[in-house]
Amino acid sequence: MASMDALSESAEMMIKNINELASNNERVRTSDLSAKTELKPASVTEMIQRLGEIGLVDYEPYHGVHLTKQGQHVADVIEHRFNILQRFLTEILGVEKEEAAEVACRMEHILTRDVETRLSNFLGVDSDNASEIINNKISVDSEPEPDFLPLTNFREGKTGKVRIILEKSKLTETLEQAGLSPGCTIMVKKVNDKCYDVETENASLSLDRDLAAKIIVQN
Amino acid sequence: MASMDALSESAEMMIKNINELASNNERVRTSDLSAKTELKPASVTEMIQRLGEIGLVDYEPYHGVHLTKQGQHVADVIEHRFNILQRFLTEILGVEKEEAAEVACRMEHILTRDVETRLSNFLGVDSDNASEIINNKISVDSEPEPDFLPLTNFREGKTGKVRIILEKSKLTETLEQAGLSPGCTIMVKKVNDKCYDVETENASLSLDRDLAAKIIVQN
DNA sequence: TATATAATTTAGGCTAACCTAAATTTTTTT
DNA sequence: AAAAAAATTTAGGTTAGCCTAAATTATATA
Repeated sequence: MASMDALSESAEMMIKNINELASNNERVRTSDLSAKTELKPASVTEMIQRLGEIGLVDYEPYHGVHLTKQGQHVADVIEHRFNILQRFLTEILGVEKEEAAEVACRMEHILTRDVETRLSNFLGVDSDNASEIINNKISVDSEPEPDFLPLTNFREGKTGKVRIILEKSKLTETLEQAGLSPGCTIMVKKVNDKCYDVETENASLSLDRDLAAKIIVQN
Repeated sequence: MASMDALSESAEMMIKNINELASNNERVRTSDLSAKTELKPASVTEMIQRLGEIGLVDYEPYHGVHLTKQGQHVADVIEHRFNILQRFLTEILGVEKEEAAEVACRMEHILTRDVETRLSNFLGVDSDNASEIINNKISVDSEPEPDFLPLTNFREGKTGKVRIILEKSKLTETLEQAGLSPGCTIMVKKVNDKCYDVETENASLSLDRDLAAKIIVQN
């Protein structure tokens, strides 16, 4: 592998296409790439040779390519960027799907890591998990998506993050002064009939059921 | 004027820079463009000659360029696209201004008309007026344009109207049940480090910062 | 107004990313 | 397994967009 320069749009597109054509573990053939990219075979060869030189694909003359670990990573990043851009364009702006795809396909090469992360958050995708989800469906039976529930739904021992306190009142103000406020982490220590004993970073308190119902926690 | 092909990114950047350097009606000199674009003078000459051939600038050897009507129109479109992109990146996503500018500067050449319009609407800019506003500062002392900002941008005491709640999830459902939903009027009562106390027509609640960032309010 | 200096353009080169045509290798068919 | 067909690569060409160095034109100065 050679330079660590940023990849050109063309190079990134080639990697993306290799990834999309790679079923099983079979090598992707020049002719398939040529058809998909609408480049002439000779141009495909030229590009995959270059990608081979910098270690992003494993290229064997006359026998196609397949992505290296490094190349796969690039492909995953691009795919994720494409997905969030397309989602933003269609779901938020209401752009027609076809056009959204075209625009996203151009913009995916421009996004920075930071913008990518922020856009992911904006759309409600957890960016850190996203690549795993994309990659290999690891998450099929991994833990269920986070829930937002009143504290009353939590069992003893459960930990979560306070996100909303409903019905602002003197009582809840007191709560906040006591160290239980939105943003803080909370742990349910003990539950009995009417009373929730909880612990936060800097407080340990006991709430009555009605009050607990007003505290929305994310697990 | 010759071809009606789409302009390259480089060509559009040159037009943009000519526009930005054009004060009064004076012609823009090669050396100024060279300094601003960080291209060598010879490269600037080459590009402005090409732009001259297709009628976007009026080029006189040794005496600089100035935008034709056609060229001015291109510049206006690009400027508008840059502005809305930068606003989206900074105001909605919270990207740092410098980085937002860089990304916007690359993306401005990719936006389609449709995406541009929709993004304008999303940001609450009337796209049709936009060019006028840009062109000649008509709006210098007209009423302040309404903004769409995350709740986190609001100071204490500020009132606005909830327009979007990002990241549809259990959490936002809960919020809506609690009386904070798109369309309702919201008032920021108190802000501290991590916590936003707000009041709507029929609710009073306290949100954590991450959540507040997802509530887009128009003032 | 000569002349030195600065600005600009021209001339000629380079690279990435495409192309076509010819050569080579692999695969298929008989 | 030999020949034909298909796929792939190599060789060599083109263009946009950059570059440097040399030539030209404009401007400032003595």
